[in-house]
Amino acid sequence: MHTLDIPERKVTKTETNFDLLTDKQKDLISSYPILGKINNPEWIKTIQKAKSMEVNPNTVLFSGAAPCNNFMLILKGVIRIYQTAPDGREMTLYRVEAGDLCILSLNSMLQNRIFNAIAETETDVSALVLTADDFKHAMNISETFRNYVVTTLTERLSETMYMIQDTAFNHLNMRLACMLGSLFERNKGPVLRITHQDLAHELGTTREVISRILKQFERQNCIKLSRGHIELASAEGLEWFSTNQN
Amino acid sequence: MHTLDIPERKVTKTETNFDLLTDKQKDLISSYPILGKINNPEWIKTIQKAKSMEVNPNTVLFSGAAPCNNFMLILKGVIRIYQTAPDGREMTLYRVEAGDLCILSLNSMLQNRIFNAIAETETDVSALVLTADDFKHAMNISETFRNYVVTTLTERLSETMYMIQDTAFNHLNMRLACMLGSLFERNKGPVLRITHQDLAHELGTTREVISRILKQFERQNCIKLSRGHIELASAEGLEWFSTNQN
DNA sequence: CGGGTTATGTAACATTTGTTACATACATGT
DNA sequence: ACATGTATGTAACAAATGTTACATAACCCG
Repeated sequence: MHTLDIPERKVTKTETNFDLLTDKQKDLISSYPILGKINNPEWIKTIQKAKSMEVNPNTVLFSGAAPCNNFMLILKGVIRIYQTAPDGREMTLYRVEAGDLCILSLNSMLQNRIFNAIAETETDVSALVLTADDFKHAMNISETFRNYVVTTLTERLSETMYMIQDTAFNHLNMRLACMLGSLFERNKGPVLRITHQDLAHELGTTREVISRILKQFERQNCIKLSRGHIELASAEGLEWFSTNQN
Repeated sequence: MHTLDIPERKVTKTETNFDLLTDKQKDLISSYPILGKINNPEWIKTIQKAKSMEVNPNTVLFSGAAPCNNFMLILKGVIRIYQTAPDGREMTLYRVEAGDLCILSLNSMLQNRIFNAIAETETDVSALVLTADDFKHAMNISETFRNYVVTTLTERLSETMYMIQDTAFNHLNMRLACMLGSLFERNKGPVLRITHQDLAHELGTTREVISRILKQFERQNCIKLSRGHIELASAEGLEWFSTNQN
């Protein structure tokens, strides 16, 4: 199959000569194993042109109001993408971390269409920023990059559709149990550091509702509640709530 | 900018010699103005290899159970993509029509991951079917095709995210009013042919709930109800319901 | 015309979620 | 210890949505 990416296939990761690489390239390799392997000189030139960006936590990168005409490759940190309601409720759509592409920006880049969501850093974030033209150029010259973009888009789409099903068909106690389940899984240790309000903002509901359901879980000895913390008491019990509708 | 698609840029639509084109190419041109213009010989060869497919209405093209390893270019007809709940409720995610790509199949093609939704024809559908390899080949050789795929994915993603906001934050009467609004807009004439059950399946709720809200709209003289039909009585009234959370 | 099928109407009720309005508890800095 | 801010607890209520259980009406076909 004909492609312009042929060179990169001849090089395996172990053959890469790190001494010849710039810092940007090294950062890319450590955060994006797949993209880091691209050896195409045009691609490397594009990466060299990219601007490095460092952002503090709790900074709004873009929202519906201010469209974004750059493409970001996240090297470090976490960005939360969420929507808001007039009454103050919020709902997390997804997070972008190192190794993820910020595909939201594709909207404004490709069609100058604003997208009604907010992207806000949760931690210190460092990223490489490509201009719209450089992004398009990269798409043309590297099959690997193309695949990465399309795969990321496709994954995000299927996660988002799953989310619709979840919000439309599942009750909050089930959704909350699932969320706690995956938070505990990722968490080292059985004690989670999160507030009820934070959970409410994840699921698009209010603090009082979350408190009520958490109390229900505690009465069933699934968890133990304390200020700012939730401790797992019975993974099986929580599992039951996340599979059974009540 | 370097690309393998250079030839197509030299040809405008009016220069196309229709006599030299095969039926498949003509179908493509009429359904996909953008893709139809691609003049790249490799692309044309790929289209020639594609199988034509004709499907009857109400046929399930694929579901979570049976992944799909082909890529479809829809030439005619409408496909509805929806999700189901154990209790029999359904919810339409979106529709694919002539000129749209069936990006759902990308999931199974690119990552062999099943996606929990059902694609069902609503009308007679004709489509061109590419194998996974031919799809990948087409992505490599045509910038136009690539852009079309990425743009379609991006659009779908932003529509889907809007849908999450809608289901999570808006009440059913508002959502139904909006849905009726856009149905009336697309409809020729003020009389819509649709059942309450159909509307319930669009929005992910039950027939009784839809009937109740429609009756409310009728009492406000926004619409007139009769078996199988809904007549628009006051677009302004309906507009009011679709903007105010009442 | 009659009988079966499909669509709608509707009331009463159950459940889930959201809202209001506080009370209480914990944490932090001085 | 005290003041202040933040987090949680909770009850009572309101609203939205889902469920049950029929009744009635329109349509279709033989």
